[in-house]
Amino acid sequence: MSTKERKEIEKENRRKLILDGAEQVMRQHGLHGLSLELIAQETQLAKGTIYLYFKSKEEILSVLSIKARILLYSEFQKIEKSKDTEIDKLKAIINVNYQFYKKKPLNYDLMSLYEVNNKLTETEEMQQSGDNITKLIVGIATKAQKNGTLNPNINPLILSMGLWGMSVGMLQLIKVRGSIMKEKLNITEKELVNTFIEMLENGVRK
Amino acid sequence: MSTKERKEIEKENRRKLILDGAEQVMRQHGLHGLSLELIAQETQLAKGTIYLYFKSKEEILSVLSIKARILLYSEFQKIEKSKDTEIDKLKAIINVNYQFYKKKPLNYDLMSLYEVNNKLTETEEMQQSGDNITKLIVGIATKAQKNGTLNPNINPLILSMGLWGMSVGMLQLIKVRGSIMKEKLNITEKELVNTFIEMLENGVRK
Amino acid sequence: MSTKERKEIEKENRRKLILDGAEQVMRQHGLHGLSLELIAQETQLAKGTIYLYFKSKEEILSVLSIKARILLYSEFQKIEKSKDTEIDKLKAIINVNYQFYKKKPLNYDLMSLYEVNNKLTETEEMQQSGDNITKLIVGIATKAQKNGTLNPNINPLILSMGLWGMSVGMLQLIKVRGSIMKEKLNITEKELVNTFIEMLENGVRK
Amino acid sequence: MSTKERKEIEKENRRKLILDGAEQVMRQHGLHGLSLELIAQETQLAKGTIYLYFKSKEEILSVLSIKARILLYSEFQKIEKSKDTEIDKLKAIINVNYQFYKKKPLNYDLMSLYEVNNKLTETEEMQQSGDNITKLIVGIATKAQKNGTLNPNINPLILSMGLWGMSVGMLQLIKVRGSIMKEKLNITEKELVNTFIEMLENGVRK
DNA sequence: CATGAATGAGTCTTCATTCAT
DNA sequence: TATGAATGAAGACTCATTCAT
Repeated sequence: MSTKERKEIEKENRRKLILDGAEQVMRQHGLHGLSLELIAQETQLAKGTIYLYFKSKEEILSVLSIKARILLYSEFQKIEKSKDTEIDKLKAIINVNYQFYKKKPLNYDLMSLYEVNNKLTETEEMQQSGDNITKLIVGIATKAQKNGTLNPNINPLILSMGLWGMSVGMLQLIKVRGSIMKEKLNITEKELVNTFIEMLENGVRK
Repeated sequence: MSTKERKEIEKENRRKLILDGAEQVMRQHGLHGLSLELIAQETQLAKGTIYLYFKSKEEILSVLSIKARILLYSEFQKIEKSKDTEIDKLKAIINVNYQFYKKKPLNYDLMSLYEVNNKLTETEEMQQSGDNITKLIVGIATKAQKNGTLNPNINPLILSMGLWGMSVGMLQLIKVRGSIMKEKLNITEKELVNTFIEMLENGVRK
Repeated sequence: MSTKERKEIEKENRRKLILDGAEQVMRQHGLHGLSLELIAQETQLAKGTIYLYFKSKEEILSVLSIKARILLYSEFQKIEKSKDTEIDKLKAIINVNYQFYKKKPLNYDLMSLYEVNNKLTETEEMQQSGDNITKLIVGIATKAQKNGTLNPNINPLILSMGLWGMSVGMLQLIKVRGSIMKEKLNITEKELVNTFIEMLENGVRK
Repeated sequence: MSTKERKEIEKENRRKLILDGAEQVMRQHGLHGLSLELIAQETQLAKGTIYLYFKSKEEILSVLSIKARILLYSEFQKIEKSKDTEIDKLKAIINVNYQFYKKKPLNYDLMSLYEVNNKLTETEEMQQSGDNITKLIVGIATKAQKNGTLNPNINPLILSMGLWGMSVGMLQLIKVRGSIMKEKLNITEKELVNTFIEMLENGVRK
């Protein structure tokens, strides 16, 4: 029994090793530069060994993208549990999303990848991880409407989806135009994020 | 001189032929299904010939993504020239962006592709095409502030970038979650877009 | 000594277990679908363990093909011991061969496999198992000649080999063209076998 | 036009080069030892080049097996056109089959391969090439019955299939046991073939 | 004895790019 | 200019066999 458990842990460690290797490769070669050859090199494992832990390259990507979502979700949960007002929580979501992108750009890209790449068949688990985030935001919005702090005319579901979509768009913008904005337009990312949050606040408050 | 011009035109025609072929291939085989083999088939040209007009597959993609931006830009110009109020123009931008995505999904994807794919080195021209859109929105926003219809505290530059980013995010959301929203959550795309526009209006109006 | 014997038996049991597992795998995945991975799964043994009992995958196949021969041989022995006339025994051989193929297609294929696959080096034992069958038929033929029921001009050795070869060919035909013969040509397997036996009878009788 | 034709010929030559290379590889490494790597080496072509002429390894095998059949078929046609009696023609078929096997063992194996290997999807063309041989034999048999030289009770279709099957079986026997027969049993292949033909003759003659 | 994780050579196939004609 | 045959590196994946525990 104990042996079995140890084996299980060992296996999980190997999986983590491979996943970490894959992330490292992506950090160096970009999302599309991921290859089993490189993962093998990075992890010092044989190519065949990797297939003992993941049945395909696709599975590796899939797991990484779920991991990324879960990571972000856990950040959002911290917000939910905080003592802020609901409106502030909604604002925080945008901010946390931004922070996540700044600190873990690869994870952020992985989340997007799976949304864009239609080859990645969406598993139940992946759906789940996406839905959880939606539910969390809807919960906050609903409370805010009960509080009377949020415009009651806005469907909380739509709000949460809109919020999420806006957030994604903003980050894509920063990602692509971030450096130019700073250099040519003299706009800092922070300014952009804050204005964005402010706009949203005005837009949704009662 | 005249001969030179004719040659130039001839060359431009060939380039267009190839670009059209590439788009056609993508329409049938998806963005990632694009290959020189297929472009050659579609255009009835030899593979080698294509390399006389474009130095790589990457260049073709790059040009197509610029074209897509320019196309969208021209749609935005129509808005600018209309007789609507400035606020309505800003709202129209979101709408037009949505319409563009619905009518020309390939063009829309091409725009995103270059933003996501880090292999596509961004040319000066591509920058330009992005900047034009920004300038156009900034122009509208500035007028609106002079009109007194737009909140004067918002930097027009930031507003325009935010507007753009939000728009992109919303569409990405619709693209990825559109069918689920309809089926499971009973939210139509139209509803989402309208709520979105409304939120924005509340958020930016004076 | 007794311990040694027990060990020997134990070892033989394991070998049988593995062989049975391999056959089972082949029944499910086809001859070429056999892999050590699957044998291990089927037998609940570790892959390494299998190598304690067989030095290679090839050996497993080789033994299985011998087993198949021996099985068929035992069927032939039943004929030999029956009270039929010698001519009827010869005819029965063809029939039994056919029955064997119908009832144990895998065994039949295994016999062929080793004949076609030149990677399988033929062991002394495999030779032996083939020779036994020949000897048996020769015995019957010789008796028949003494009886005066078989054409004395035919070398019994050649007859037996010819008989065997014909039988094999006929079955290969049925295997490959069986369904087509039924559907397109309206010939049943039974008809073919019977005509075949009849032809042979006419051909060899005195 | 002339250019097009030359191209066509050139292409056919390349295909032939590859097919010949594949046969050569098989001669050295066995049927199952065929790999694109080796074909490339043998033909001095790049691996990719081979795919310009055949869409898969399977296609190469398929074409080779058809070629083998056609080759044998053309031998049979020579018999048909000869001035022998019909019975002699039937006997000749067995002999020619034997000669074919002796002179072109690889071709012979290729014919069998496609019959055994269920991965090779049987194309219309492959069926055809098999059917032609059947038809040819049936034609001879039917004539022989009209002549009154062949037993009228035997269905010509069954006869031809039986003849073919027997022939195959005999050759398989020679292939596997040929050398042993010579060494241990003192039976030459020729003797076996002749006895076989004789047996058949007695069996089918009126 | 038994295990099963690890190996890595080997498989087929694709495709952007080049270059002789 | 135009061609398209040829290239060959790169890709994902398989599997018989070994060996440390």
